Amino acid sequence: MAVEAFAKTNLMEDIDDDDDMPLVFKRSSTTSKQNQSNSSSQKQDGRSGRQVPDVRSPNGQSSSTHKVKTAASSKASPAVSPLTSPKALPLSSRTSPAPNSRTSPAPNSRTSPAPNSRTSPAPNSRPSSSAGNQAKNVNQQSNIAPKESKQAVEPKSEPNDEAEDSEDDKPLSARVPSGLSKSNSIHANNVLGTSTSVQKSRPPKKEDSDDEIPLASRFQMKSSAGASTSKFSSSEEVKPKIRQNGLPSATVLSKRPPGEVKPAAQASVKKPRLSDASTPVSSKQPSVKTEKKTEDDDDEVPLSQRIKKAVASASKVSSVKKATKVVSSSMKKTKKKLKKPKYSKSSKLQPSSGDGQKWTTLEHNGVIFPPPYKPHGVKMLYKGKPVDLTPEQEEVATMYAVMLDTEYLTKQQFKENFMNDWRKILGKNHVIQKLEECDFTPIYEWHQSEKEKKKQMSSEEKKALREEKLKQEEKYMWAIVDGVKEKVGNFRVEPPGLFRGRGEHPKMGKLKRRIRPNDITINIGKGVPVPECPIPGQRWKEVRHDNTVTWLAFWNDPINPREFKYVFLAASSSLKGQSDKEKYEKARRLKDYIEGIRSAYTKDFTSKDPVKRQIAVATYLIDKLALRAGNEKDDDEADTVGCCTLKVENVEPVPPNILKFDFLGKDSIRYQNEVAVYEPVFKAIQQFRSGKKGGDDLFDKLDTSKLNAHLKELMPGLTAKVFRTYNASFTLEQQLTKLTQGGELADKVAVYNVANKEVAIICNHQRTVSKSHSVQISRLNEKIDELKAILEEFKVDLARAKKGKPPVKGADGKAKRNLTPEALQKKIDQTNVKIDTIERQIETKEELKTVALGTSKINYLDPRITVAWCKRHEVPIEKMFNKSLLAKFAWAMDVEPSFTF
DNA sequence: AAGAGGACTTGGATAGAAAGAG
DNA sequence: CTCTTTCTATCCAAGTCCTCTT
Repeated sequence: MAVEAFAKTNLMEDIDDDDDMPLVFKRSSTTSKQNQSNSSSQKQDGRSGRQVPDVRSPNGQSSSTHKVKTAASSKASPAVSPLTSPKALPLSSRTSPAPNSRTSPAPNSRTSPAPNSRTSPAPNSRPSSSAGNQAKNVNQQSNIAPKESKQAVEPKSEPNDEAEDSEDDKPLSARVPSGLSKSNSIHANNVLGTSTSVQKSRPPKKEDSDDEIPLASRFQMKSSAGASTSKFSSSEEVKPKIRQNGLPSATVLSKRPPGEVKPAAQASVKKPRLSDASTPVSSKQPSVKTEKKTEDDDDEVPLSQRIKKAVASASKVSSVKKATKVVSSSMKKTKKKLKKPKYSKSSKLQPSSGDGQKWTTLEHNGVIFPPPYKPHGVKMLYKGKPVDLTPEQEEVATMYAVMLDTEYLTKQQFKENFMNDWRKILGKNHVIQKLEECDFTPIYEWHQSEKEKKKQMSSEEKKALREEKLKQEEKYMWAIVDGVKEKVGNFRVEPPGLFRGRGEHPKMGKLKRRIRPNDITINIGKGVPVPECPIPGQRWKEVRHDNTVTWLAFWNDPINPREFKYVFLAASSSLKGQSDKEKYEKARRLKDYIEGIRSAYTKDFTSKDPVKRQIAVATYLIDKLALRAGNEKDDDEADTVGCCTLKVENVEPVPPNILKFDFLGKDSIRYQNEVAVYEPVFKAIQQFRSGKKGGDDLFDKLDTSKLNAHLKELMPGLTAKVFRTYNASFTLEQQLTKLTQGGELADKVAVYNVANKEVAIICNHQRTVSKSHSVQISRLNEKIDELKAILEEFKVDLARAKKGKPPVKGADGKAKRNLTPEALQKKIDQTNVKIDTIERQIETKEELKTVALGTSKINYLDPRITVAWCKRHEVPIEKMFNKSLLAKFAWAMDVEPSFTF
């Protein structure tokens, strides 16, 4: 009940408000947000994003489409609503966010845009991790902010009406978002009071300075502070974030947001594993795994066949490349490829059979090893003097020297780990004792010059080299699975090097030793020749014939001997395609359960059983925010979290009903977001936090296995990650439906990219701002300035021409041709168009500078949604999918244009 | 119930190739 | 055609989730 109440209320409110507001929060643009916020401060939250209107429509759709039914909706709606609305919003909001550029863009942003700030911050410029980190941090901030924005957006969740119907269908995230808006409304209702008080307990973060605070949050804060109800006021606040990088708060920057120090408590201690069984045990031959069912199969045709066809058609298409072709036509399974006629095609196995068997016959040639080390003889200096090193010692020194210009070398941990491992190779009594006395620059410079030489080679030489390499690798590139020739993914054994962990990885800098044949276990069909060991005198560690697994080979990771590095087939293989399809079918199936799941967890928000309450809230966060499950991690890994491992300090309740998230997720990518949630959720979070320290687990009675066990009771095969897939694909389809309006091909492509961007933001797929970003932006701004100058001159000439006067002289002092006023007007119009184009370019660039679109396209968006959309709107599929994506998604190419997720 | 072990998916960075802009 | 900018393909780290033991 309660739920419903809010939902509705929220929705309504949200909507209204929202509509007004722009989406405040988008992540990307913190700044942008500001803008928005200003204008319609209130709504900001989700609303803007939500574009309520749209949302609604969607809802409508959805509702119609699915089931949603009223009744259900009413009930479910509460939960639903939140979710649903959000999505819609997000997009819009986000877009808007781009704030800087867009909104007020031109002027300000342009000049020395914000971007710089970010970039600059990253002073270090380290390439790799550290640099990356910083950069990231920076980005993060920005990113974060954006995200926040998104979230904020979410609140819109309740789009109200729509919420009901469709919302169910919609991913939570979408819905929820409304939260903020909601929140506004909500707290208006009641939430406020209670919640606020609670919060205080939270600890730690140091947000004192606003800087640290994420933009999004700031907004919220403000809003809350000031007019509780709504909006944030100024955009300015947002900006602060940017500041970060640098200066002020170093802390801020760091990836790990929360306290740098990890409270002992938090450090979850994992148990040290005693022995590392370095050697895998083995043979499990027939352990059959039952699970796999072939669920899908929409098609009657065996996958393998289908795939082939698809591939064929796809490849063909691509080759053809004509834009003309509309996907649909091309897709039609035209002929098969001729390309390699080789395989025999037995196509026997279809999709995974129930018993866990993955293949019947398997042939391949093993793996290829990197060439042995070639000593270069360049001497590094120790205390200013050249040192003689053995080839082995030199090899390791070179690994380090090559990283001189990366951020890794600024990290103490990296240097220590490196020195410890290098010392083992140098020997105890080597002259080299201290890293600080080492000067690797001679080697670094040698390396740079080698790179330069390579770059200077003529294109013929390069081509010859490439072909030479290809020739050597050709035999390793393919495997024959059940008679079908399939590409192998990573047939090259990883070369030795220094471990580059992400974030603050405790093992960064350790030597990753060379892998030899006797480290490698080969998996191959019985009765076929075992690949010959490519290194004379050595042999494989083991040869297995396990058809219940898909790997062709593996070795133990030298950095963490308990883990393995596998050689699998490429993404284009039918084995991968099959499981990919199963993944999407499962996510699609979630649509039928989502409503029930949401109403169930909504009910449990207030359960007396603390375990149930935590499961309910965790599920809600995963559903609404697309968080990852959050498995436990060991101490020898970077300290990152997911939903189940969130710490108290990662989630800050801000009164009326806003939750501020700030944590490092996978790959130490920072997640910052502020989301309005239902009051029961807000209260539950406060309760989970009470009495704990910042580093304590927020969900102390939960872990991923308990959570997933619970989810499985709700739907067969359901796990936390399915929500991410569902959320992403659902959002894509919804956005495409909402935004597609015909127009030119380029417009449709742009719509798709906007939809894609929304998904990327929801999933928090970030990238570091490229080094050249600010340069690129300023170049574009210069262009605009030039065009504006020209424009002004035309205007002057036009005014003069109207009076019959000749044009003013050009900058070069030469007289210009006399033009008629009409001709001048035309020039003015053309120039304006050019300026607009560049301005739009800048906006897009700014918006996407921290957003990575690729990850969601590769892993989260059901390709059938894209293919069907392309067919419906006559967009060539090659516009959306590149060659490797076409190959990977061969299984999806023949869907009906009417396909819906 | 907790771990260990194992298999497979997801992710950001980057180097090199291709496509554009001037 | 040359210099950028954008796109791809790779690389390999870092998650998720399942199963089997203890």
